[in-house]
Amino acid sequence: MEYNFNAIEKKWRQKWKDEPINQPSEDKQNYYCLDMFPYPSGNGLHVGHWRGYVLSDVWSRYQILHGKYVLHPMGWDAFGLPAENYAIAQKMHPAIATAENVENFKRQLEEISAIYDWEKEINTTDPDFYKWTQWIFLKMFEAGLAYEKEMPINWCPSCKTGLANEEVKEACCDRCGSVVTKKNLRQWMLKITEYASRLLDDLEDLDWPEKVKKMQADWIGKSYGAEIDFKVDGIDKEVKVFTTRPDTLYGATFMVLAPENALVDELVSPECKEAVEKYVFQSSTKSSVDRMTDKEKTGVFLGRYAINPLNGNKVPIWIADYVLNDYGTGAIMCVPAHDARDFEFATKFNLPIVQVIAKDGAVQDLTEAYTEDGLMVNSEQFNGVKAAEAKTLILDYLEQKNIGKKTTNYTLRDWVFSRQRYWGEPIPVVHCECCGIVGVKESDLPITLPDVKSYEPTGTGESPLADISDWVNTTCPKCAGPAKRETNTMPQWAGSSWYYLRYVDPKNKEELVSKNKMQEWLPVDMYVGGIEHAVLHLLYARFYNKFLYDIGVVDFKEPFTRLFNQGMVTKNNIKMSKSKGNVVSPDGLVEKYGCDSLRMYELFIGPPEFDSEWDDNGIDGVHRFLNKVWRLVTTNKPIDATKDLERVRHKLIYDITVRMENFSLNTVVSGFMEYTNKLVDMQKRLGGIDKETIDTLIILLSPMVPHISSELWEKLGNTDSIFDRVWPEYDKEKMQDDEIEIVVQISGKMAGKIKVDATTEQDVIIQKAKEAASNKLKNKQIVKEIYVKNKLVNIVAK
RNA sequence: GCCGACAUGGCGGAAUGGCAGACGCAGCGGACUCAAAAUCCGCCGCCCAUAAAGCGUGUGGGUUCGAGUCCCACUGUCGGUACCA
Repeated sequence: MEYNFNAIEKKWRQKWKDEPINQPSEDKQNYYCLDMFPYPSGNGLHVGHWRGYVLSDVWSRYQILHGKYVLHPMGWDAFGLPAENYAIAQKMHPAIATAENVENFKRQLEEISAIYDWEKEINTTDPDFYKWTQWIFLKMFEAGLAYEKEMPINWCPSCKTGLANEEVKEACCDRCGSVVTKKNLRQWMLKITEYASRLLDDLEDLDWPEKVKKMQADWIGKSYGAEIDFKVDGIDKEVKVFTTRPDTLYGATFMVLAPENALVDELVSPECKEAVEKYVFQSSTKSSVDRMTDKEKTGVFLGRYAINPLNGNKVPIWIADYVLNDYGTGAIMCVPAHDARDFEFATKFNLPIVQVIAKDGAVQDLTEAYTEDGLMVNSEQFNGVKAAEAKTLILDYLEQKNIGKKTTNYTLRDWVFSRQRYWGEPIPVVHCECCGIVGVKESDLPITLPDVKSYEPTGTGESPLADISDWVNTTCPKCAGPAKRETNTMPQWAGSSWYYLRYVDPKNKEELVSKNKMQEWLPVDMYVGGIEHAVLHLLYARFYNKFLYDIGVVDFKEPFTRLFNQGMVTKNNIKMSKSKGNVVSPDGLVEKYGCDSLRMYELFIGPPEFDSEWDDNGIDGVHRFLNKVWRLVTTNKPIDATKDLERVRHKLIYDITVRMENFSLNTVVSGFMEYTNKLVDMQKRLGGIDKETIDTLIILLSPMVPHISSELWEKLGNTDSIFDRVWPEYDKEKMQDDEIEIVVQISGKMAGKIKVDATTEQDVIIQKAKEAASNKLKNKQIVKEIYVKNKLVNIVAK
């Protein structure tokens, strides 16, 4: 008989609505388990979304069984480019499209039966929410962390609009196919670089995957080096470079500036001007990724020379797009003998290569850059010194002569925080003719998005808000004179950088979050989300948190104590997305197999931290398994526990608990299958299973498959909720087998197995192993005997 | 390019340095059935008539009594690369 999952799941879902299983009480500790909230796209949820949400829900229920009161909220990251583009495509207002999508998402999310507390639902596009997004910006502005700057953006000359990198495909506009160029526009920036060292240092104590910490550390990219001034030959100019290798300064035989470097115009010689301008334009059409990945180095000579400050040599100045304007000073000194990229460039353009570090001080014919350690050569008074020492010596010398100074440099750049778009939080400042840029009054927040006839890009590069003169024209909060509102909006990141704080106090009108609630719940105990957010979102959220710490809003330095990144669900080995046409919807699967089966299958498809390939067929396996559990329990006639049954029970608890703690949920599922098979077998043999073992199995199953577990729990005559029980404990001693199996190896090769009593002494076991393998040991001399306790004997023989 | 990861049967995957392929899907054979579904039993890496033997965890080296696992060098795939989030 198949169990009736439809009726059971409907019944329990209703029951949990009436009487939530997750209730506060005085003796319970709070636990905050958070999902990265979704962007409610028009395509609805797919089985890839489910994976993360099931994972966090299983973890939340697991905490409930450990006596915790769990906060497990859900909300919507609904501002941003995709929502706006979807709305434009559907020819409807983004607010209406978003509301519809949210409704659909919510309906689909209910099918998961997660313990979401919908009372705490938030939406980044809700003025009551974005009031605080704007408030934070205002505080950053007051603190001098928000500033304006001209920055290049992708520009489609045909659509006359700025484009996101996402909208640029192979250097062409995704909408019309024209070649995309760069255009300088006034942008709002956030000084995240001011927090660089704290963002780096505080990584250390986080209980996060090491790979994510590493990625963030590399992204911040702290490096020690020097800024060195090169005088330009013949004119009164200097070029400042940043280098991590001041020790190689004698080998600097040319310089390269980024094509966007402001000095290019000042330095270029008249005869080279045309070629340089052409090159600058060409590189402006390339994306930064393309610039990095281009196989062949390109560049042009500026027609000007600089003076190497140590040896006085004239070195040519070039521009090339492998140098980035926003890292260091946007200019480098090139030492082809000791840097692979410089070597390639020098070889291609026939520039001199001078070795200044050599193994044992012996100059070689270089066929590639020499990046090993060695002794200094061709470096005047530093010759013969170890390169590592020369680094310090040369640095000191440069500082003494006032031509360079020690610097710490970060790869991290300030954050471009404005968008020339409609669907985002208005930036809460005004531009006043007398007072300049002035933040709006706190009491005027939120600055709401006005209704607008056309929310499509304007064609001027400005936000559509710029066209609404009623809204734009306002008065200055400082002098009450005429002023114009800022028409740029914030990026989607703005809301997602602090939303985790708001869930604990979502309806507070007075404060972003009350002190009480903050101390009760925060920081987040467990944060679950996709690995694709390893750097940007998680770094931005950490930055926001640190700022809010500095102004006293929160009293903790890091927002997410523990982090788990789940892998993607792929179909045909590519990420599920509507544009790829490989989306699998959970709706039909829930109907056919039930929520419990789908929940369990989502976990079974593979290790949660890695990508897994989706296969609809596989769900049959877990569905059969749940039927098997149903039969095992409903047909069971309890017997008294035997030693064997007790042993199986403790092993079961042990295996499931250890795997849960390691987040190895796919092997938790396979563990359940193995033990259930074993129990079915024992049930046949013994006539039944003892009550405690059956109870244990159901409690252990309940976080993953809450409906069927609750139903079986009730069928067994229990009147309390299974989630009021505690996670069972194991006793290692009671897991011990009487007889153990020992593997016998000859010189590391499998040669058989022996069974011995668990109490057998080592010598006896080795003796027995030799007897068992006597055939293979004939005519051989035993060199060594290795015994691994309770596991194997390896006899090394010649 | 840079940063991070991954690579094991037909497929998803399992394996604290110790029996490679647990568990499941698909497939094959059988039981039950008038039949089907459900269920149950058996087989299921390659080579091979069968067995034994041999081979086998992307490629090439190394460390070790013993390597899927550790080290070095490659190849391929995926994620991120700052305006998708």
